[in-house]
Amino acid sequence: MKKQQATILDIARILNVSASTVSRALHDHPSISMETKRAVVELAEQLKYQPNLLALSLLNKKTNSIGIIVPEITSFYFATVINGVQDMVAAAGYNLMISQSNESVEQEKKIINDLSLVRVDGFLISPSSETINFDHFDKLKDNDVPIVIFDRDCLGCEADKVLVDDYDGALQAVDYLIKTGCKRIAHITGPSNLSVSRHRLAGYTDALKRNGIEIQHDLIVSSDGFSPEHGIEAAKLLLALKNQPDAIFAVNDGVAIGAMAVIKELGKKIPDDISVVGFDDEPYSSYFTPALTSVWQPVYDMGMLSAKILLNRFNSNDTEVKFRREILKPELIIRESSRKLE
Amino acid sequence: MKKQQATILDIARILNVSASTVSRALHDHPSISMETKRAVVELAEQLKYQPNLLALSLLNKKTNSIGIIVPEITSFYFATVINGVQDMVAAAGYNLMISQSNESVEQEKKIINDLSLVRVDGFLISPSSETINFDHFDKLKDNDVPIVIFDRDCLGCEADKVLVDDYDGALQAVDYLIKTGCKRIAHITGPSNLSVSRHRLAGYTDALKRNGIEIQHDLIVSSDGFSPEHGIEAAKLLLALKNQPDAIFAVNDGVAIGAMAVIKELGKKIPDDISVVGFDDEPYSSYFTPALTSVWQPVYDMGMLSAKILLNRFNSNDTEVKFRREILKPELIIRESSRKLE
DNA sequence: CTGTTAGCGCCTTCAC
DNA sequence: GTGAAGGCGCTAACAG
Repeated sequence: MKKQQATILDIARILNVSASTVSRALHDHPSISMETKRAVVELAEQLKYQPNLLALSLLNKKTNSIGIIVPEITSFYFATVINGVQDMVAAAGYNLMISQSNESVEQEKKIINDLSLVRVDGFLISPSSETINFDHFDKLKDNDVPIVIFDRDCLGCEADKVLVDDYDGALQAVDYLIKTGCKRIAHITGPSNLSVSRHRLAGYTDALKRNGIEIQHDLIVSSDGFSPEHGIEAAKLLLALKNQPDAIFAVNDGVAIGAMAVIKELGKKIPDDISVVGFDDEPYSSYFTPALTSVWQPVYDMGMLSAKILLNRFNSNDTEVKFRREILKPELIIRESSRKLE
Repeated sequence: MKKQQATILDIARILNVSASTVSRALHDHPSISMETKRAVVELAEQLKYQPNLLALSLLNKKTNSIGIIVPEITSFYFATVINGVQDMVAAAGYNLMISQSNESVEQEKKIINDLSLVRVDGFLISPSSETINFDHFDKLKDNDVPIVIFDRDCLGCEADKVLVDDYDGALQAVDYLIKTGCKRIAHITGPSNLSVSRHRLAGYTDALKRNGIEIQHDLIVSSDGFSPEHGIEAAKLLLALKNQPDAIFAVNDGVAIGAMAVIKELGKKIPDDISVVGFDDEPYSSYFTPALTSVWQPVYDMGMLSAKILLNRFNSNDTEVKFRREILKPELIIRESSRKLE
C-alpha cells in the first residue's frame, strides 16, 4: 500500500478553507491574505505536500516532458548529445525521456507510440539507420507535436534540424591527408542510407576531385556499422588490394580503430605506410597507438541547440511553420595516426 | 494549438451510448453486446482513439514508469546497465526515466525529487561518489516507493541490492599477476568512499597477503575518478618511485589506459617491464596497444536483475521486507598487457 | 479576499 | 446489457 500523499484538499479541510484558497495561497496569488497564505504554506510544508503533476498535466494538456530517441545510448557520441539536451531542458523545467531505437525502425515507431501515449510535449529524434520513410514523424507533426531531427538528416522530411557539416569534416580530413603526401586514399563508409555516411563520402570524393586525384572505386568500401569489428572487415578488403592504399579515412573512430588493428597486424607502420583518420573524436581516441587523428564534432552543442529549438516551438504561438536548419562546424584534430605537414 | 485527441466521450456521443459503455467495450468487459463492442472498437480505430495515460495514472495512483539514476550516462558501463534495465522493464510494460547525477549528491537529491513529483513507481539507483548519507533514499522507502541499489553498495542503507563481486574480481586479477611473476604490484584506487573502490582495494591487499607478499603503502595511490587523465596522474607518482612497480592493477580501464600511456612514454615495455590490468572490460579495451587485460563484469545482467527485483516489489503484496542482496561474479579477461603464465 | 462550480479523461461502483 | 454518479488532484471562471 503506497502511503497517501497529502493533497490540497487535506490542507483545505484542516484549515477550514476551500481547496481553491489553498491552491491560490500556494501560488502566490495576489488576492489572498498574508495570514491564510502563511498558514497554508506552513501546513503544506509540515504535511510534505507535493503537487500532483499528473493532475496538472491532465488539466493543462501539457506534461512538461520531452522525448529523445537515439540509435543507441552506449555510444559516447549520443550520450554526449543527451547531456547537452538534458542541461538545456532541465533549466527550462522539462523532464527528458530517453529512449533508444537500436537502429531499428520498428523500435523507433514503438517508442514514438509509447511516448505519445504518455503525452510528451515534443520529440528530439536521431533517426535509425533503417529509417527511410518518415510517416511516423509526419504523424506527430500532423498532431501538432513538434519534433526536431538531429545528427542524421532525413531527406523529404520537413522539420527543424540540427546537423553537423559532415561534408566539411570529410573535406578537412581528406585535404589534410593529401597535403601530407598521401596519394591513394581509401574510404570506409558507413550504412549507406545515413546522411552522415553520404555526406562524409561526398566530402571525400570532392576533396579528391578538387585536388585532381582520380576516384578509384576499389578504394571505397562500405561497412554496415560503426564498431571496430566493422572496420576490421572493411580494412581487410582494402589491404588485400594489389595496389594498397596509403591512407584510410574511416566513417568514424570505431571503424578507424578496427582498421588500425588490421594494418598493424600486417606489420605496416602507421602513419608511415598508411595514414588513418577517424571521425567523432571519442574520448579514448588519443590513447590508441598511434593516437588517432579524428574529426571532432560539437556534439554537446548540438544537443543544447536542438533542445533550445524545440523549447522555442513550445512557446512560439506558431502559425509560422518555417523550419530551421542549423549546421554546426566540425574540426580536424591532428594526432599521430596521420603524417605531419612538411 | 495541439490538435484535440479523441476521447472516450467523443465515441460515446457519436454512438449514442454512455462513456462507461465505451470504456467497457474497449476493455472486453464480459457483459457487453457483441454489437456495441464492434461498433465502439471500429469507431475508436477510425478516430485513432488513444487512452489518456495521464488520466489513468491519476486514477490508479500508478504511472507505470520507473526512474533510474546513474552517475553518468556517457560511461559505457552504465549505459549497458541501462540497456539491461530497459529490456526488462519494457517487457513488463513500464517506461524508464533515465537520469544522471554526475557524481553529485545534490543532483541526486534533485532527481529523486523531480521523479517523485512525476510519480514514478520505483527507483533504480547507483549512488553518486559523494553520497555518504542516505536520507533521501530512506525518505522514498518511508513513502513506500521501492528502490533497488545497484553497482555501488551503500552501507547502512537497507534496500534490495544488486552488486558485482569486486573483491573477487580484484583477487582474480592480482592473483594472476602474482602467478605470472610480478613481485611489486601497485594499485590505483578509485574514489575512496565508493564500495567498488574499497572492495577492489581489499581484493588487492588480500591477494598479496594470501601469497605472502608484504603490502607496501607507497604502491597504493588513489585517483579521484575513472578517466585516463586520472590514471596518468596516479601512474606518474608510481613511476617516480625509486623502487618501481612491475605491475599496476587499476581500479578501471580508463585509469589503466592512462597508466599505460605514462609507462610507454617513459620507454618501458608492457608487460615485460610492467604489467597492467584494468577493470570493466570496456569495448575498446582489446584495441589498445598492448590489448588490455581486464576484469569483465556482467553489467547487462546486473541491469536485468535489478529491474526484475524492482518489478517483483511492485507485485508482491509486500509485508515482507526482507531485502535481497545479489552478488554477480566477474571474470578476468587475459590479453597482452599482462605476462603469460609459464 | 474567499467559496462554489465545473471539468481535464477515465473507470468503478451501484442502479436499472 | 447499459446508464448515472462520483471521484482521482487540481485550477480557472464566476460569484459573492
